Amino acid sequence: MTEAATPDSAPTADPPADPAADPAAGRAADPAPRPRPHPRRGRPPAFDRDEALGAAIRLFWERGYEATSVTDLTTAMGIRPGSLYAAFGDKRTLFEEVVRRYGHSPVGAFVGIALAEETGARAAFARILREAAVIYPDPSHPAGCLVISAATNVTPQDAGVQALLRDLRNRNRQVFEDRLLAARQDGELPPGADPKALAGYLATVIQGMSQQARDGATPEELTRVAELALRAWP
Amino acid sequence: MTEAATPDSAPTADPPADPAADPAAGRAADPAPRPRPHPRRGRPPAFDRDEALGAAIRLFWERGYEATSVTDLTTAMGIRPGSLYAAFGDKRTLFEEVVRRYGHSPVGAFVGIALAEETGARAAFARILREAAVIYPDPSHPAGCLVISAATNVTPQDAGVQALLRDLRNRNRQVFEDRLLAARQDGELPPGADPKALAGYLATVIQGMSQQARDGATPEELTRVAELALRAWP
DNA sequence: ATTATTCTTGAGCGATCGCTCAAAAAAGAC
DNA sequence: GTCTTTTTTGAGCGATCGCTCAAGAATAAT
Repeated sequence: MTEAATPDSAPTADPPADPAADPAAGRAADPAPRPRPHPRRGRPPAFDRDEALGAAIRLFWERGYEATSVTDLTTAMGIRPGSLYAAFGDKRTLFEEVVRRYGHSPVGAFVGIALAEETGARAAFARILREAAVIYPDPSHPAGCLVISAATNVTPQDAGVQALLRDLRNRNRQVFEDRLLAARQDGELPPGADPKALAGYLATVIQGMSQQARDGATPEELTRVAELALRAWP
Repeated sequence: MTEAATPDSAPTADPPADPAADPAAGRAADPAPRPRPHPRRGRPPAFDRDEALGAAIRLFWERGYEATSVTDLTTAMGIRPGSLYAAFGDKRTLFEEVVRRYGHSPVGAFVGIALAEETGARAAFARILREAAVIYPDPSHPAGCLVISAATNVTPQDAGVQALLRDLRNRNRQVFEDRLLAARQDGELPPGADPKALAGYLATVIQGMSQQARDGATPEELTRVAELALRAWP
């Protein structure tokens, strides 16, 4: 779903893959289009780059990668194709930036934040499930998680986009497992607990909740799902 | 995922929507293209309709509705566009027939079969989760459930296809709820149990398992997920 | 003013999309 | 054989796909 706050990985889905994941880093970006302070040459851009990127996020989030055309994007962003390609590169590169920024947004970061702020593993995952139940169906943005649902149906030529999100999801599951392994070593989980299986179970529930939210489930319904899911905790 | 055997609905995903859902019915099909016994006129078809439909199922199952082009279909089916349109109508109609037949296939029907064969609700859902853990990642067919994942990313013009599968999923969730409500009335579930919440939870886990299977989870991993999920049973 | 630099604009590229159709081919009916 | 019916075939329709590019417009530097 989201992105991790402190380390740079989130559970089940998010964009901590690259540097620039945490804002604390000192070395200023050289890959990212750095926002120069004042001195600009030439004609100034006629659109707000962040606003345009936000419009792209919403579109990709709602429809997915291939179902969103460049015409859809330029219309929603209020710019012409030339401006889009000059500012963001091609469609694939724009999508990668969308995924990266989604991971830094509240919806894309809540998992990592919970893992960073909660000391207990049980408290962290309980918070994650309960927050997902409210965040995923929130009508202020498209339902569910972009990392989970934006590249499910793709042609072979866009298999790379599918792999990008799949790797993010699997990396997040690994973050779950690492956290649960540490919890078992700390004695929070019983010695017989299976961190790998529990991580898979939690990732399964979260991904299922994203799907349910997209199918119209309400925060109340998903909250009851979250409470039921937590009963399986060892 | 699948289709229901006895009534005509399955949990979380399947095609029991139309008549022809259960094989027990006596009235022979009038909407379905009936296979006439012997006497045929004109040039005989040069391809096996069932085999061609099977190829279409695999393609839609693997890539989804929009990511599968008519050219992909005709290539895999070994026929030319004209034959496809003559035999199956347009792409949308072909997809509807694919969904219908998927629901009658083993992978698309195991949920309904378990619900029909198991007398106890707990036994039925335990069997469903355990079978899903083995069936979803089975390499003899595309991973996961077609009804869950074949129409996630669609353009607005194909919203109808998305709605078709969403309705199927939600109808299956309702079948779960009905079954659990009956179980509570029979005393199998405690009076305090919440059939609606439990149905949502089970649908969530199943849909999550389909996604996990698509992301590469093994039968062993998914079986452990299923066992963990069953610990939440009231 | 003139020049240099950056961005916007609108036309349009080749490729693919779902789909159609006249003509040819293969069967039974006569 | 000839006629009728059904299917196959291959060309190709209009629309959309992601993307490019020369020309013009708007700014800072000189």
